[in-house]
Amino acid sequence: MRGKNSFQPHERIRRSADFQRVKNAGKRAKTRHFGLNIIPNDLEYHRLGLVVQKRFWCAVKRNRIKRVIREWFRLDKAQIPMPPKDIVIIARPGAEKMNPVELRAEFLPVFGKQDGTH
RNA sequence: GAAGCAGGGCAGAUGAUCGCCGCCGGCGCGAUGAGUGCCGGGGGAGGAAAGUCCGGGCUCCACAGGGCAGGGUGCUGGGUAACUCCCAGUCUCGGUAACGAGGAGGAAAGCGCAACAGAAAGCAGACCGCCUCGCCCGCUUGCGAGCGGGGUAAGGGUGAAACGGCGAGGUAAGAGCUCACCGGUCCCGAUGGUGACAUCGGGAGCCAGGCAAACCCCACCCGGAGCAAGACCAAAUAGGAGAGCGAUUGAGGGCCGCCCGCCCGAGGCUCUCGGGUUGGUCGCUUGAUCCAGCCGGUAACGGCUGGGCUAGAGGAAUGAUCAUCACCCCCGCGGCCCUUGGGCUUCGAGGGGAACAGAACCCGGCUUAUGACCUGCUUCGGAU
RNA sequence: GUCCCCAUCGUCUAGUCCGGUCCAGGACACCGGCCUUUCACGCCGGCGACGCCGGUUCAAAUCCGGCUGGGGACG
Repeated sequence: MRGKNSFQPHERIRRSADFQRVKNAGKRAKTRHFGLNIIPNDLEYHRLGLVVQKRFWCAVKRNRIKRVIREWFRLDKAQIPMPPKDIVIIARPGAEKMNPVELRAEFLPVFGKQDGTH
C-alpha cells in the first residue's frame, strides 16, 4: 500500500457530468477566497474537483492555486467526516496569495460544522 | 568615484520527510492477454516555455502546373533549410564620446495630395516696397500727393515648404544677367573596391523641391490549410425526412479567391434537418540537436573527429515542510574619517527579501516581461 | 493548442477605406438657466471621448509597427 497521505487519480473528479451533478445538487459553502460545493457519493472515498478560471490568473498562478488545494486535500482528507463526498472547490480572486497554513485554517470551519450536523 | 555605452554567462545549492507524472526491471491478482496493485532503479519546464509577429520541417488537399487577383520584401555583399533574421560594409541621422537607429528602389511612366495663413503652392507669383513712363494738381522748378501703363524676385511679411550662399561687376531699379569662391544636381572620364560607394579631374546648367508607411511602376518571393493536420481500431444509433441534379454530347465533386488545365465520376451524388458516439492507439520526440578539440573564414557560419541525449502530459505532472550554507536590505555592537549630520568597514545572536514566469508536434528568429552578477570601453572629476 | 475580430464622451454610435474641412459630430443621460404655482414636456447653454507607446508625414482618430484589454470560431 501507498502511504495514507497520497492523492491518487481515482480520487480526482474528471468527468464533466460529475462536475454538473455536484454543482447543481450539492450543498454550497463559501469562504473568503473559495466557493465549495459538496455532495455525498456512492464510493468509499472522498473525491476532489477543482475549478480555477482562466480569466483571473496566468498559468503559473493557476497551477499554484491547484497545487496548494491538493496539498491540503492530501494531508487532511482523513479529517473530513465520513459519508464519502464529492467536493468541488471554486477559486475566487485573492486565492493566489494563500499559503498552505492559511488555507487549512480557512477550510477547517466548513468541515467542522458538517461534523456537527449529523 | 559619478554618469553612460557594449558584451557575456547564470536563473540559488545540498540533505531529510510526505506526495505527483512518464520510463525500465521484478513480484502478485487475472487467462500466458488487456488491465491493475506493490517494491526497486532512473528521469521530470524556460531564457523567455509568453505574445502568436515572421520563416521552415512534417501531414493532408490528385501530380502542387500556368495566368489573373491578393499579399510580402526593398542600400551592397555574404550566411542559412528559410526568413521581415544574423554577420560584414556603404550612406544618412542622433550623441562631446564609447556607440546607437534607419521599411535607405522609383515622383522628367501615370492618377494624385498640400488644410489654415499668404500677393503667390507646382511649366511659380506683383500685396507692400524699388525703378520708370504718361496724365493731372501744388509749389520753393525738381521734389511731393493722386490715378493709370510697364519693369523688377535684391528687401518686408505668411507658411512645414517661396527655386542656392556671399562678394564684385552690371543696371533706371534689379536679377546666375556675367565672373570668382563655396554648396547641391546631372553628365563624362580615371583610380580603388566583387559591390553599395568613395576620391580626383573635366563639363553643363542653376528649369524648380516634398509625399510612394494611400494608389501606382520596377525587381524578387509566396498554392491552401493546419497535429483539433492526418492515419488506424473499437463502440453505438440509424439504415431516416426534405430539397436539388443527373446518365458519357458529363449531374456533381476535388485542387477552399477566380479562370485555364488536370483528375475522379454514377442508379447514384450534393446540401440541409434529424439521430448516435464525447473512447483508445499511432503521430510524439534523435533533431537544420548539444558539448569539447582542430581546420577554413574579419564575422555570421561551415567542415572533420570524439562524446552526450533521461519531460512527453491529456480537466493537463515539478509541490509542501524543515535544516545548513551562499546573495541583498534593515537593525545592533565595535573601529576609522569628520562641521551638528553623514560616509566606509569587521562581526552576528535578530528580522525581512529573492524577479519575470509553466512544455502541449518540433525547430530558426523577432518582440515583450524580468533579478542579481561579471568583463571591456567612453566622458567628466580626484590623486600620483 | 490553433485561427480570426474589435476598441471613439457615463451609454449607444458617425467619422477610419481615400490624412487637413475634427482642440472630433449626433442621440440618451448629467449640470445650469428660461417657461410653469410646481413637476413633466419644450427651448437655450454647459460638462464630457479617439485604449497605451513609438514611427512615417509639414500635419495621424485615420497610414505602419509593438504592447494592453475584451469577444468569437474550431474534433
